[in-house]
Amino acid sequence: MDVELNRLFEKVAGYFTLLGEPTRLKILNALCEAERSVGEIVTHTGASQTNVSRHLNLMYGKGVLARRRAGPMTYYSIVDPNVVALCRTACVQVASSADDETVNSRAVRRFMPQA
Amino acid sequence: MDVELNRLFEKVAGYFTLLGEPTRLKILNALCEAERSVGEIVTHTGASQTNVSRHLNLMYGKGVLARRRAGPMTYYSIVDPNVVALCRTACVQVASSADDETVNSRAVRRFMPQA
DNA sequence: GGATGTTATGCGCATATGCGCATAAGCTGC
DNA sequence: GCAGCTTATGCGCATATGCGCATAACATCC
Repeated sequence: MDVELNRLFEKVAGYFTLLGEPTRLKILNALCEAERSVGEIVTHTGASQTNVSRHLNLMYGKGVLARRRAGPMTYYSIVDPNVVALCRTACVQVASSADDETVNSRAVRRFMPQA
Repeated sequence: MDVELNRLFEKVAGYFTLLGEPTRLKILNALCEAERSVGEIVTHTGASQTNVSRHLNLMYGKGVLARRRAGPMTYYSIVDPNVVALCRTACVQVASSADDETVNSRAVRRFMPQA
């Protein structure tokens, strides 16, 4: 197996792993409409401040999010809209592969709606 | 936060988690062209027989792969081609976001090529 | 400088997960 | 049935990771 190809597999896997976390998806969901502060994201997602801050930092480090400081608060926003598009695609695939009624169609519409 | 939406986040995250593993991507890469036996996949990926078998079983359980027994060997194949399409999309995004030359363009072409 | 509000982080814990070793399970031909 | 091939699995290990608690770091206003 090609070494370069192996590196690519690692990178793509890392990319998917980043998105393979409910809390991070919730955060992206909160950010897909607008830039938001940590506190706003905490309120919007229902996750703890510690946890949100850590996930934000992680995604920022991976280049998925941008960060802007304004006074005491930090505003985060999505750098690449393609990330959201990928999530929507995956959402549709999951919803379609769920033959039983485990996935609510109304929930699909609320999943990372257009900005 | 809506309960149904939460369930959807969990499901999508699980879907991404499934793809967030280099070995599993290698397996999908081996299967994106044709149905293959476990032994063929082992050779193709370079992973151990135990590990390959486990990952195959996992993806089969998640509905990503189909399984067919022919004599002593088991042939696996990809059920939903959309999975491969999603991997390709992610690959392109990763390659484009890699500003430095960490991703080889030749490797991108070898990444889950058309059947 | 002290109080307050906002965000980041050190620490520990519980769990999940990928992996290998050995072996079992299943099929086939003699 | 036995030998040989192919695949699946029980067991244990090492590591990764998500989380909470407490607290630090930083900014702002008095």
